[in-house]
Formats: sequence, C-alpha cells, structure tokens
Amino acid sequence: MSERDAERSVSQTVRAQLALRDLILSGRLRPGERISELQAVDITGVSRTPVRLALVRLEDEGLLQAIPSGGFMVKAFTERDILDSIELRGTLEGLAARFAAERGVSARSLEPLKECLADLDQLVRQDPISVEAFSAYVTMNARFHALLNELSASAPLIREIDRVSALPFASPSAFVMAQSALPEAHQILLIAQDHHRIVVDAIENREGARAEAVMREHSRLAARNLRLAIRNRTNLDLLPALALLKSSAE
Amino acid sequence: MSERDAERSVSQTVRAQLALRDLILSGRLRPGERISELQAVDITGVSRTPVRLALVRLEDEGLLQAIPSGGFMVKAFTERDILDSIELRGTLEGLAARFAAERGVSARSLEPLKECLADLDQLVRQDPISVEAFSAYVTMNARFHALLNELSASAPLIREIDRVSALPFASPSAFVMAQSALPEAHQILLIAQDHHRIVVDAIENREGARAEAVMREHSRLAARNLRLAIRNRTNLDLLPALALLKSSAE
DNA sequence: TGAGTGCAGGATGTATACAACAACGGCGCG
DNA sequence: CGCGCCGTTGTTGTATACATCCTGCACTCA
Repeated sequence: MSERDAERSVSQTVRAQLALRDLILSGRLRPGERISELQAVDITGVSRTPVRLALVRLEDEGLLQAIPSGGFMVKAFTERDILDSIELRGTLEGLAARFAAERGVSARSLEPLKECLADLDQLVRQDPISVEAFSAYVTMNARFHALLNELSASAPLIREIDRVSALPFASPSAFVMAQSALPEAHQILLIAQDHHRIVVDAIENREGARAEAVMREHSRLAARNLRLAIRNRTNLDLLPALALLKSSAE
Repeated sequence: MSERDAERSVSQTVRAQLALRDLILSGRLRPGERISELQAVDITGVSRTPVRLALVRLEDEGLLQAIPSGGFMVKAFTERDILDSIELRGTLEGLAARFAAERGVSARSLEPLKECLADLDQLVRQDPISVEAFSAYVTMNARFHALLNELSASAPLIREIDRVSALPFASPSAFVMAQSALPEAHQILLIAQDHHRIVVDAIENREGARAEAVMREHSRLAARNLRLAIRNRTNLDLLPALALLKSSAE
C-alpha cells in the first residue's frame, strides 16, 4: 500500500531514473551498450519525455555518456578511473576538512560529529564484528562524512563532493561492505576510525594541514579495499561498481 | 547566410541554452528570480521541450537552482561562494599537476605546453601591455590550463575541472580582463607567468608536491584580482560574474 | 570484386495537447 | 474584523504525433 503511494508520489522522471540506474549498476546493461529511448520506454513503462529527462540526469551523474550523433551509451570505467575518482573525493574532503579547521567551527556544531564518532567507536569495538554491525557502520560512516563536509560551510564545495560521491564506486561507503569478507576487515576499520578521530581533533585545534592530509589518506583506504577485493575475488553482489569496469576480465 | 546555417545546424536545445545563459550572465534575469518555462519559450522562440532540457542543463551547470515544488530560479552567489569556487578549482588543478608530475609525462607530450609557455612569455614581455595583448593572453592562458589538465591523463579529474571552470567566475581566465584596468596589472601577469614556468619545471622533474602547491597558489591570483576589482569598482561589463552576486550592494 | 549510392528502418529532435498540481486571491462565515 | 475555505489561474508534468537525421544494408555499376 505504502509502496503504491510512494510510486504514485514521485514523478515519472525520478522513477525512470531509478529504474535505469538499477539496471546499469546491476550490470544488466553492459558498458558501451547503446541505450535507446524506446528501449528505455519499454523497460520503465513511462513515456519518452520523462525518459529523456532521466537519461540527461544520468549523463551528468556520470553513468551515461552522450553519443555525438545523439543518444546515450552506458559509460565504461577503467580501474584507473575508479582509483582516480577515489583520490578526487579524498582531495575534496580534505579541502572541506581544511576549511572547517582554518575557519573554525563552534563547539556546538562539532557536537553531532563527536556523537557520531562515539557511535562508530561502539561498533568498531566489537570483535569479531557482525554483519549487522558492518551494515550499521556503513550508515554511520556516511553520516560522519556528511556532517564533516557540512562543517566546511561551503555550498560550492559540498555540491562537488556530493557529485563525486554519487559515482557508485567513489562514495565513502562503497567498499566497506565488500571489505567485510576480507580477513583484514577489522584492522582496516580500526584504522579508518582512527582517521575519523584525528580529523575531528585537527579541526578542533584548527590544524588545517593536518585535517586535510588525514582525509586524503583516509580515502586511500577505499583504494586499498578495492584492490584487495579484486584480488580476493570478493562476491560481485557486494560490489556493484565492478559491473561498470571496462573489459571485465575478472 | 552562414549565420542562418549555423542557427539551423545547432539544436534548439543548445540555442535555448545559450540564449538563457546570456540573459543570466548579463544580469537581465536577476538572481533569485523565478524563470518559468513559458517565459523562456517567449524569450527563446523554441518550444517547451527543448527549453526544459536547456533549463535542466543550466541547472547542473550551476547557474539555475531547482525549486522544490517544480521549476527553476536564477542562482545567487555570495562573494564567499566565488572565492571558494576559485580555491576549489585551484585544488583540482593542483591535483592534475601532481598526477602529471608523479606519473611522469613524455618529453613529446610536454612539447605543446612549452610552446604555449613561450607564446605567453612573448605577450608578457611587452611594457605596457596593449589591450589586444591582454585579450591574446586570455586565450593562450586558457589553452595552457587545458593542456596542463590533459597531462593528468585522468578523465574523471578533467571532467570535474571542466565542470568547475564552467562557472562564470571560477575559470582561469575569468578575472584577467578585469585586471587589465588595474595599475597592478603587469606585475600580476608576470607573477602568473612565473607560476606557469614553475609548474612545467616541476612536472618535468617529477616534483609532485611542488607542482600541486604552485597551482593552488596560482589560483589565488584570481581571488586577489576579484577583490581588487571589486574594491576599485572596475567596469561591470568586464565582470559578468558580478551580475550573479547576492544583494549586489556594489 | 570492391566501392559507391540509394533506400528503408529506426533513432532522436521538436512541437503541442492534455492532465494534475500549486499558489493566490476573493468571498463567506465565524 | 480576521480567519479559513474554495475556486480560479497559471504552472509544471506527461504523453504522443510529426519531422528530421543517421545508420546499416543491399544492389548496382565500374
């Protein structure tokens, strides 16, 4: 019932966008494959006008690529592209942390971040960590990063971070679940949490360079996770990103 | 004749996008003002479908802001937003320079950049600098930055840089012309050109940190120009960006 | 046999008609 | 006199019909 209401409440454009995104991320539409509007109409059940808007939105989301002669194809990414996108996110989050540190934040606005930090501590302290805890960690981790970015108080910067994080493999939480299958899982989580603690400390003490550096390094954990996951051939259903890899020789 | 051909060759969507962008940047559409689709149809002379696509494109270009209940309004920027966007561009260009330096570039691919550097040297050597030379500098400067970014060989990064630079006030050349009216003009140009020389040298010697740092500092010249131009009340027709300033108390 | 040309099919680009929704103003009632 | 409700108007959301362009294939001619 509520599902039907939800379906009715959102616009056709959004519905088409979600449906197509799912198809792309699940790998049912192969990278490089052209996706025609009529085909998309058949799939989504909405008419061409909203479908077209959805395609445009997915293009600037980075999942589709415009074909010069018109139309769109599913974008393909190399492993290098993914690593670069992670480094890019780290750089932007680093800038956000530096802004927060240099410009100063009130004790009051730092409060939610510290609470989030404490919650994450609780989760990480478990040994071994349950799958549920991993899932909770992903949620909390996303919240931590969002709060941190907001402390920069820079609308243009937040906009860009959100944009880069929208890529299915560049978000702070993209590889955390994949990591749960690895033997190094707990150790990596402890290190990540230490980064979190350091960046809060640095912001509090207005150490801009330190805050920036640690956030950059923090993002490289995701890069490490990606490489580990690929090498260990982790379940693909934990890694939707890999569906977009060019020449998926894996 | 050729103009009519040109008008016919580009799509209505692009035509509408250009027309609306001009209107926004020229300040004829005030920041915060709602822009209805029918109004846009009257202005551009094309029908609602391409107008709507143009509006969506202008939204993710950053010039428009979606209204929750539907439709768009002209986005307003604070001076802080503009300064942050410049810092953002500097950070991204810094990352590009670091990538180029760390990963190494062939002597062959460095060639065009060096030629561009020499051309810029020619222009900067004049004293005083003619208005034509300033104009040529803007073109060459844009070319230099584009070549530099390409040396990063990172498609995701280049994509983001292009996106940020598309903002009317964040591009590397945004405030160069405005600067021409300032007494400090020549000196600033010499400094900028020295930055150019240093970054090429750093890339050649694979000094990643140096290349990154100098590109960051380089972007701050634009911030300085912006502040100077506002204080000296430079001609507004040299500064389309200022039309978008919130509460343009200037 | 290869290259070029023409045709057919399907794709996107555009315009417009219709439906649903939101904002605003006026009117009536408390 | 003020508050709230309802109708009206203008807006955006959606569907579809038409025009134009591109693409791929087959056929023909050199």
